[in-house]
Amino acid sequence: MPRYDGVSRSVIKRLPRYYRFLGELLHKDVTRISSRELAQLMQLTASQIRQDLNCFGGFGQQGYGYNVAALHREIGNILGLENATPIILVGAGNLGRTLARHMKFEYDGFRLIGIFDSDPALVGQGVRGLSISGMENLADFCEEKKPRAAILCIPRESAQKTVELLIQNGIRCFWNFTHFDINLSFEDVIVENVHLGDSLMTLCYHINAADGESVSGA
Amino acid sequence: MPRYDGVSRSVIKRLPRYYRFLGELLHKDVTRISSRELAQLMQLTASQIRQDLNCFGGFGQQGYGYNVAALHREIGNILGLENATPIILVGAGNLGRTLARHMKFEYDGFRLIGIFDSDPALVGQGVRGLSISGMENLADFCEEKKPRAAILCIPRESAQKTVELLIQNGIRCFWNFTHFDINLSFEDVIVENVHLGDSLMTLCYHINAADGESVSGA
DNA sequence: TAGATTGTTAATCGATTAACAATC
DNA sequence: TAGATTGTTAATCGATTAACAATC
Repeated sequence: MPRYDGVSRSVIKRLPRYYRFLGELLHKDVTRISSRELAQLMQLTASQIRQDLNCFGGFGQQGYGYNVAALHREIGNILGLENATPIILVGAGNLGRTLARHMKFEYDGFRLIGIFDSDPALVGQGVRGLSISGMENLADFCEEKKPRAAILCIPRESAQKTVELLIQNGIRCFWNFTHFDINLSFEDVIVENVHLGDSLMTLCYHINAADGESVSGA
Repeated sequence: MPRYDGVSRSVIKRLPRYYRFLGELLHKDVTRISSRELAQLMQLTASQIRQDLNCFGGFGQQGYGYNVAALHREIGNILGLENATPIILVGAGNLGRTLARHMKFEYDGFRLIGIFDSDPALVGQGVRGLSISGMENLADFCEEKKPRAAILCIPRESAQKTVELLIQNGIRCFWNFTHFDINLSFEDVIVENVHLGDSLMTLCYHINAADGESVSGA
């Protein structure tokens, strides 16, 4: 397994976007692309692209550019997409069920292997070929199936307790849709937060800032 | 309406998080807080907090700190949350309907006033007190109700065409859940992207990077 | 070979942190 | 008043951009 020390968070955050654009080029049967062309397409600088890619190794060829298929594959490997990390969904309310149905987990490097909820009304219901289990089955399930990560779609109030339980059962990686700050309460966890509310508020700011501008000229 | 020129994107992205933490403090009846205490709570530096807040004005008092209620209100104003910007949902599939049901739009500065979908099977269905309309009603609706923004939950293939239509009808602000890069195709648009797939891939990277580390020591 | 384009080093730019005088 | 903590300027750090020698 490759390891890339000291690659900055900013670079890593850009990798999925590279992967997406290269996938599209591949789909359009483009075989080679220069950093200059790709930069134009993605609205980045060619420098940044070369700098980013060279964090992981020299994937290009002088005078030629980059082979689209090879680069696409490389970035997929860097992201670890082929590993199909086993993940469970915790909280099968509206949002949870929608994510289970909507996400292409296989494409994004995961395999959804279990769904849990504390609400008896939901237990037994089928989602994407999986049956929702009660929380009391979590320990046994983890013992047997060893999920590596969890999607958190639970109410904020039960977050602390639920994360504690998950950590006890060997899960330290979280795709977190709650407003609970996991890394403030637990150490050595890997957390990717999706704060939909924050995102919407940011949009709100930009809309209102734009209004302010037009009023005062600029 | 206040206008803050040249406030950096990094600062703006942090505002919703400040707002959240201050809301919680308020809820716990904390009346005053120093930048040092807030920094500890949020795992930031006190310097950064003071620097961030002073982009918008001096909300603190030397020797005392910040009044929680006042600061909370100020940040809400900066974000423009009280404006209740009228927004419509375009694409009422699984994800769209869940967002309509799940988001606290009022809390985040918006008011959901319409839902549209091209699928006749969905038209007429009720979501959160709104009835899903066909796309053919969009023009009239916009004329009358003047929505300012749109939530995009449509398939990638129809994104270009749909955004074009929305722009024709006076909507230039988007909360975008598709993989279509709006700002690469249209100018003077305000876009907030939510790339759930990218987020999941980033989590994938960190999980696999952690595995690599434990193998080789460090 | 000549032209193109990379990989990489150096320069610039912006964001974060530290320091401290102002002041409540 | 003395102590605390801000607002703000200066110093540091990191990320982006530019430049260019290496090389396909």
